[in-house]
Amino acid sequence: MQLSSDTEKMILETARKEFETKGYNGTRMQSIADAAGISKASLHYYFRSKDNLFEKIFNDALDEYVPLISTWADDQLNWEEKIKRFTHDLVHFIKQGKMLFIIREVNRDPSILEERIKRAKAQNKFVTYFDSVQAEGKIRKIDTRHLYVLLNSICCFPAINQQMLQKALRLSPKQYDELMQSYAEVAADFFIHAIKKMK
Amino acid sequence: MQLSSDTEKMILETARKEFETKGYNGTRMQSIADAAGISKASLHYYFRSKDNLFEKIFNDALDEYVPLISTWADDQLNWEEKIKRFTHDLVHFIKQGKMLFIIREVNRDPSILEERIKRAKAQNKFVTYFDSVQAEGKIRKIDTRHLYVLLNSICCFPAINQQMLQKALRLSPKQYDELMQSYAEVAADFFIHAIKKMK
DNA sequence: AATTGGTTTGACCATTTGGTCAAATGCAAA
DNA sequence: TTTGCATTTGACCAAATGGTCAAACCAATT
Repeated sequence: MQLSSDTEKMILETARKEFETKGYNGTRMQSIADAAGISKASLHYYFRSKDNLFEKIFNDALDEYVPLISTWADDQLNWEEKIKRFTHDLVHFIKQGKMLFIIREVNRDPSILEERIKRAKAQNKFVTYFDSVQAEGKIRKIDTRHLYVLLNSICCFPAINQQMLQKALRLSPKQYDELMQSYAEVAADFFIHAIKKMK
Repeated sequence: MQLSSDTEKMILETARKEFETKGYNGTRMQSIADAAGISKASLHYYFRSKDNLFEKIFNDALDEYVPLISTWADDQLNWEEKIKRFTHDLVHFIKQGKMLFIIREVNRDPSILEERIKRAKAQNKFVTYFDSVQAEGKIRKIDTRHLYVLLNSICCFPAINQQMLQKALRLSPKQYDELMQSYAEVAADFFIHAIKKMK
């Protein structure tokens, strides 16, 4: 098996930007070729079809995302520290615009997740872990599935909805970015404060 | 000025569903016409162009959304009750899939918000209101702009990212829906708990 | 019945778009 | 230099798509 050539990598990188910003339906093979400085025929030489090219890019995005949200039991941090790490990592990942890309395309065609689902473990690791934290009486009573939703929400939404939040807060893109500098930390504290048992 | 005819309303309703589920780029004038049971030519008779039709539908969506998030000072509820009302209303609105629609299209073409921005008030009402709540010492110290982002996140994200959250939690669509029945209330409590000053 | 004006549509058009292919190009091995 | 193989591309194609238009349709008025 041959390693993917430089040209191939360059095309993937170019196409990724196009797909992430314009979505599958808004992206043209011609504009990918133009951006990559090659002919459309060459583009088809490396990746037979638009679907084929898109699939590779979408799967790469998932490969980055999934490990990020699946890691909960494999270190020695306490639950607060785990939350802080998770929040930090996810907020950073989301910043690149990959999350809106994933959500948009999954909604366009939910079947693109099917293959992944088969491979997935039977249990959600966050839920498993926080059920045990809850059993130890360290956090207050709350459905841990709700918790999972809440945690993902506060991490992902600010970047996904940047355009509107920014405008609602009357901030320039730069100002919004500055506000977001401290967001990951604030969000983690917010989350911990919301569920921690007070003495 | 004539009131819009029944046909016109019916087309708008049909087109709304198409645009909301498939997005601007994924929607075909022909499929709107088919779904409405009329010819493509008739569709163009009522709405000159795809852009024209889309603009009306997008603005209707914003007209529903904006008042929802702008109401903070005009009643006698205390801040916890206001949060509960807001969370309930927004979660319900989002459920219809309108929010992903808005986000998707704003990201496709940020300029579609420009007209609205000019009309907008200089101050964000949530921030103004919660700054005063904070000044009264009722909530703990936190940047109220972060609070605004956090509150919108927990209200909007669960419906926007339903597909993935549902799969991550290993739930069927029906089960996810059941989980979401109680979500608005849980989210409001979560939010209040996170910022309320403890005695 | 004839006229009028809004409504509806089949047929058609120009452009866009994903995809193909034979020919050309470059390049390393023989 | 020649052979062979991967790479690159201009030209081309078929289907899809937004949009147009003259003709047909239909209900109300004269």
